[in-house]
Amino acid sequence: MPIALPPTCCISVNCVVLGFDSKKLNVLLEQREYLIDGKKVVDHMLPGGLMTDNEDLDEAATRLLHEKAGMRNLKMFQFKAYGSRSRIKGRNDIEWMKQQLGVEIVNPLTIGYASVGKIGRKLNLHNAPKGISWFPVEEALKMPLAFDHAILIQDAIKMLQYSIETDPIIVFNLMPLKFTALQLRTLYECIYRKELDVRNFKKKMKQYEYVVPLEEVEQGVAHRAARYYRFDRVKYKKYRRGMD
Amino acid sequence: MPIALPPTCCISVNCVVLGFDSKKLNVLLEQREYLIDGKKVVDHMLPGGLMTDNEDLDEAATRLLHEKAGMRNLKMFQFKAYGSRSRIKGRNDIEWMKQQLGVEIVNPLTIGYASVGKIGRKLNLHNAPKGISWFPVEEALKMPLAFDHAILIQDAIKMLQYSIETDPIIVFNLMPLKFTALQLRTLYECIYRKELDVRNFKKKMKQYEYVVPLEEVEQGVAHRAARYYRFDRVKYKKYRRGMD
DNA sequence: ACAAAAGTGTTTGGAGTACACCCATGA
DNA sequence: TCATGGGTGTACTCCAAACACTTTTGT
Repeated sequence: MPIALPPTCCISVNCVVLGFDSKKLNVLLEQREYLIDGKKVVDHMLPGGLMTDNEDLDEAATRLLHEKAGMRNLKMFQFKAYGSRSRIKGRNDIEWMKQQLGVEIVNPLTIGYASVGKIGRKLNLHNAPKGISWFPVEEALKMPLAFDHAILIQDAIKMLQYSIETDPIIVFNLMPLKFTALQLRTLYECIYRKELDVRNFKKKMKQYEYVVPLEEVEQGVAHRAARYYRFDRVKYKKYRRGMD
Repeated sequence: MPIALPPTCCISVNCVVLGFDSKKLNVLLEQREYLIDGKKVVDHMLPGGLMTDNEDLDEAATRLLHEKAGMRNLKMFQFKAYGSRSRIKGRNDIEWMKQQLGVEIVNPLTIGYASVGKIGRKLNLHNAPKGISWFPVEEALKMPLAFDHAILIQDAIKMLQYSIETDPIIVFNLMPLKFTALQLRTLYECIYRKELDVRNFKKKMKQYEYVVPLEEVEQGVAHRAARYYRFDRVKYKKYRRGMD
């Protein structure tokens, strides 16, 4: 009988969960606490953990997101593998690994997974363990993060930009059921990190028949009320089929 | 002292080496031999192997390409991680793993790396072990390949298409020092897997100042001689800087 | 009245695409 | 003389980008 190799236990998965709150893009971070020379240090990391044996990569991502952030039923997609020793940024990461995992991992291989959604129903912190919270992406990138997690966040956003171009279904999940043109434009501005022209954006919206205008308008705003829109999944599918 | 985790020994790396021979795109495959019920079976796989402990992912890819195909100094880029149990395609893969590696790997995680170049100086089989050879991509995809290697090949080509759009430097490496418009067009047709209009392609070439026409023309061809062109790396860098 | 955001069209330039004929060369 | 590939220009369409004023509503 062949001898089984050690399990795939030194592969980790990290999740970049991007949540939109109708104003800006946020990323989910977990607080990390450890001791350096007896002094408590606190910083942040992406939720994630080690893969177990006999587990698909995709399954591991789903499981870890549930364990670490209390979230279920989120579609995640893999965007990149990271496997350079230079991922370890100084003593902080080394000490944390020793204290948290009880091990020294020489070469920390991680697979980056991303998920995006609107903060609210599915994407909330109700079941999240202590220490998990949202941070605006801009802020998060300036904070001291574990390992190369800042790079993971940037890569995940790049991937998001790319996948929106090939299939904008993702924005469905980032918008509430009804939304204004401003909200939708704000989302695109967050994702592309640049301002978009109001009129050109509206023109674009009109082209897409699956973005349907409603009669309903905003209530109680201190300016002219904006029209609401909704996504029509049936029309979207028809539209997509028409592309082949 | 913390206990070291088992080494990262169940992670494999597979290399999709794409070589252009001025006519078509080829992929490097390794012959795989094993026994099924005492009968010898031969099929093909992408060169690759297991990562060792204390090794960067990128290093592993470079090392494996050297060990398995005798090639050095090739730039490789990672394109995707594959980690589903369904990668294993029936008994063939299971038997091969047992006989070749002496182990049963429950969940074969592999990281796909790609490299592209022109077949010739750097990219040749002079130092390649027996069983390594080039196959036209079209043929390779129809052959029985190990695991999900056909998918890896397709993904690598997709990645190639994408990276050429963002940075066409790759085509520099696929062309000889001097080349005709036909050769360059043929390359693009291979990569995009469709025919391109001659005149429109020429028009495009003229736009790119870093593709410089030479006075020299082909010799001894049975038709009007084609002009040669070359890539100018300095102009290319200038051109790229102008894009920001 | 004023502050704040909504709503609305036109123009321009560049890029992609489709398309057909004559030219030079060696066999 | 013929077969082979080289070389060349125009017209149309589509898309992206730039750009300014009037309307509605609550305070």
